[in-house]
Amino acid sequence: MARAGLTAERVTQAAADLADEIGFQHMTVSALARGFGVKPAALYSHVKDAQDVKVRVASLALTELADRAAAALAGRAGKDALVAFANVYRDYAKEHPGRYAATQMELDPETAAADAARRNAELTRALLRGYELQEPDQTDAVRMLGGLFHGYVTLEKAGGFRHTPREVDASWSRTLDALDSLLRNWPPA
Amino acid sequence: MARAGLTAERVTQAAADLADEIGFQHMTVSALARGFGVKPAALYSHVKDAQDVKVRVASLALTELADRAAAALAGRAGKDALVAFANVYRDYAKEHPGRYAATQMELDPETAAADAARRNAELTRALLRGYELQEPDQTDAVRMLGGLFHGYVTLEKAGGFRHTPREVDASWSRTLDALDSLLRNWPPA
DNA sequence: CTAGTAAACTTAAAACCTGTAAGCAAATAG
DNA sequence: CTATTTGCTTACAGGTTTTAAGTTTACTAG
Repeated sequence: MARAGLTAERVTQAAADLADEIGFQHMTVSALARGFGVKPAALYSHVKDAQDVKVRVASLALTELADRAAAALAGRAGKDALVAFANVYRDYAKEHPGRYAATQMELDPETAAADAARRNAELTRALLRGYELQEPDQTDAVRMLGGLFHGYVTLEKAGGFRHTPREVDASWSRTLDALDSLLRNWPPA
Repeated sequence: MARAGLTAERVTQAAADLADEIGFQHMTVSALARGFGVKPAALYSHVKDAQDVKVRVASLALTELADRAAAALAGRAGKDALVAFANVYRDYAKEHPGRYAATQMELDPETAAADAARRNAELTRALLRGYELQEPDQTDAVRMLGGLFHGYVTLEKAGGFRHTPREVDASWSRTLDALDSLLRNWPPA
């Protein structure tokens, strides 16, 4: 029988794609093996276990997100940057629901995945250069933005906004208006 | 053999407690059965399947959250109400991580669980009575608050803020200051 | 070119979880 | 006190995870 040519990278890619298709929760080692036309045990030479696959997908997703965010931020500042940055997260979550779900995993701080998460936080901090925030306000704002983007996108995806007729896109746009306004008028301690 | 006295309610309670102990993901029908000193099959007379148990836990959690939020809102207005309300969600997530994780499930809109989710949104709207927001700004603000609370709490719990020395409590407090300021100065369309 | 070895994959198997169906025992009703 | 419903067990079919051992494929070196 011809070999499938498995590597940790190809398994991770396939896992990410499969998660986008059928949901991160339903992405199993067995399903992955089926996709490669291979027995489940074959994957364990390339990947430690099921948890390892999930962490790798999380790392991949966080890296892709940081890459897109960095590109969006290039040459932009102020509200323009804020909107572009925020839309990267929202669009990514819609385009890659499985990958995005992976980013919600608890990652222990030693891993490459945690590094990728840190890179995203750094980019949020870079975004704030367009606003005149000093420490510790800057850190507070980074956390607020991170939480807001993540939470809004998650609730929207989970259908939490479906019960009100108002267009979700309009609310999103106005939320970004409000955020811009807030960052330009951050209350003093 | 003496009977265990199972009911859907007791199973749901046990499931919620078990989820808080070992994590929502690891809460299985088998583990529940062990807790009751009963064979797994016994549970299927009281509960449709594993998914059903999870949805029931989500519903329970959302109801408990709404109850606490309603109590926190009673007799308070403005920033006082905002802080109390926000802390309900943050404290609940810390106290009941498994239950809180359950609230992140995708709920189809027909169920009792979705009703409980709606009740939470209504309470957020009630909170905004202390600020002078007209529609559609009110709906936009409800969505923003829901997303922010949920996202902040989720990221904090997932360890997303651990890499910066700044106290998470301090950032939370300042985030609420900022939100109060924003709601009092909501930008015009 | 061929023998040896390392890597890739399969087979086999244990342990666990989900869910259905059939059977037995305990509570309840007439 | 019998009859029936209800609650739980047994039995089982099917699926996933993971380890260990065996086989085949591909590479490496003499």
